[in-house]
Amino acid sequence: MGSKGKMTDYERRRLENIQRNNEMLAALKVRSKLNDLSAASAKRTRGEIKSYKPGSVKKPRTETPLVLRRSLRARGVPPDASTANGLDDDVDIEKQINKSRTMDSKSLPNVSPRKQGPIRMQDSFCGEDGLENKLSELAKRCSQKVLMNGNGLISSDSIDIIKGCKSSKIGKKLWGHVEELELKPENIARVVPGRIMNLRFFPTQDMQMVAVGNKSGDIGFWHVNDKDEDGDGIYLYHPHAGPVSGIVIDPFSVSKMYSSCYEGFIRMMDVEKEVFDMIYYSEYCIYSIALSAHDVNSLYFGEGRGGFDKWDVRTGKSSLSCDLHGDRINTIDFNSDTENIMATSSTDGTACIWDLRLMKKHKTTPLKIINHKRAVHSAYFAPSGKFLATTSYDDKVGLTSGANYESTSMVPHYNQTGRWLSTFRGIWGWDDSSIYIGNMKRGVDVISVDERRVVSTLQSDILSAIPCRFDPHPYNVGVLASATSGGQVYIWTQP
DNA sequence: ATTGTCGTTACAGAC
DNA sequence: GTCTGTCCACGACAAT
Repeated sequence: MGSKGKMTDYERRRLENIQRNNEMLAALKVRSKLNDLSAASAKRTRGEIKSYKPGSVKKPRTETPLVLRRSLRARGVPPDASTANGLDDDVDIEKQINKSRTMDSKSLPNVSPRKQGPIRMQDSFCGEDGLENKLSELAKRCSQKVLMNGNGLISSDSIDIIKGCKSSKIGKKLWGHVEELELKPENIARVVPGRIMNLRFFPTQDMQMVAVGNKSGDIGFWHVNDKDEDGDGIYLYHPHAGPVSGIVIDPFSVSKMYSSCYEGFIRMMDVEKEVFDMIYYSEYCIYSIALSAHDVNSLYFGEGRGGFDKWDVRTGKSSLSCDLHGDRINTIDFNSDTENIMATSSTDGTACIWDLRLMKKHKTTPLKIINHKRAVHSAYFAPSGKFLATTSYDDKVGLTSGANYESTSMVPHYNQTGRWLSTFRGIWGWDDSSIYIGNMKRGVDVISVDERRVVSTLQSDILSAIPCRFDPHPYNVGVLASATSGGQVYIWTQP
């Protein structure tokens, strides 16, 4: 820790960023308002679940016979020998996309997401025709208005909680009524078509906005209803050509939302320029992406079969590239308490804890290896950094603790999600007391860290599918978003 | 040692 | 309510 001392500059910068965030949110809020207008004509019956563009949706582009680019790294071919083949792959994919476009051009966005360089947001917008321009114009105007007012700093108490994304207190219980989370009908929406791979709350307190990535390259945004608003507030974009493997948002600057995709792109949504900018392009599949609160100018991501990269966003250059695992890296997470400590989970059956300072191009030794019997789908540090929770296909949730993470205990949990669901990942809530994870019987299991077992299951009559992926709200304790393979998002709240 | 195929599983949409 | 198409996770096993 010890961050209190050097806080002055840091604090100021953060406050500035928070203000900027509020401005952008206000801009997005206008989009939401505008959608209300279109929703009026959509004749949504009362009580029906909110959805992206009911009835008027341009057909999801899932029919595209997209051939995922083959990872040379995944094939064990050294990157050096890859150039020629990689180009061939490119041509093939472009052909595939073009072919399908001529077959049914109306069902596709105006721009092929496989195109390198920025994609204009309006071109990848999947709402009604004519709406996309209005949205942008209004967003800009509103953004300026808020600039003049300059309101909306959040309380210092909240800042404490937010610090470093989720670091907060050292294992202190923030909240003890986990099992009382409830689901309200207005907190349900179908945000994207098809299977959700990833969801993320925008790190803002006043307003709840979720970004959702699905299997077919769509990213949907849902502005969860305020009291004074009754529209759907759902916006669907198509910035990627394959499964969206990760979404991360700079905790200090909401306008920087990065998304990664299996077909090798990392993009950043830039609301000012109204584009999904291309940050990085790879020959390999990108399976995971992460940001460290200690260094928001670096993107960390898992590439191909076990590859790991650190990318400097400002210089646009790789600052580290190495092989950490024998198979795809499913998650990357940082210890919010101890800088430079990172955890990865991999399909090779292990989760590893690393010291970034000891990373080398060849043969980096992990500080700790947690062994599972099957693929490990996630490895996340507790808010305090004292525990690591690993979730594996071997039907175990591992809890690793100790000064040097020397002891691991395995909590049984059924994780056979099969082919149609996104794999389960046990996530931490707002303190070190519990872990949330999907349950095949349409619920959310709560694992008590103290008791090392499932102590309760959140259930609801209006939860009509299995929640696979989760995100706890980074500011609002007790607000938990869950996502299903049918494109729905359910937001649990405290009564 | 690598590549291919198949079985498993849940959900939406069409009837 | 029932049936069908989905189809990029993974492991087991067969085929190269």
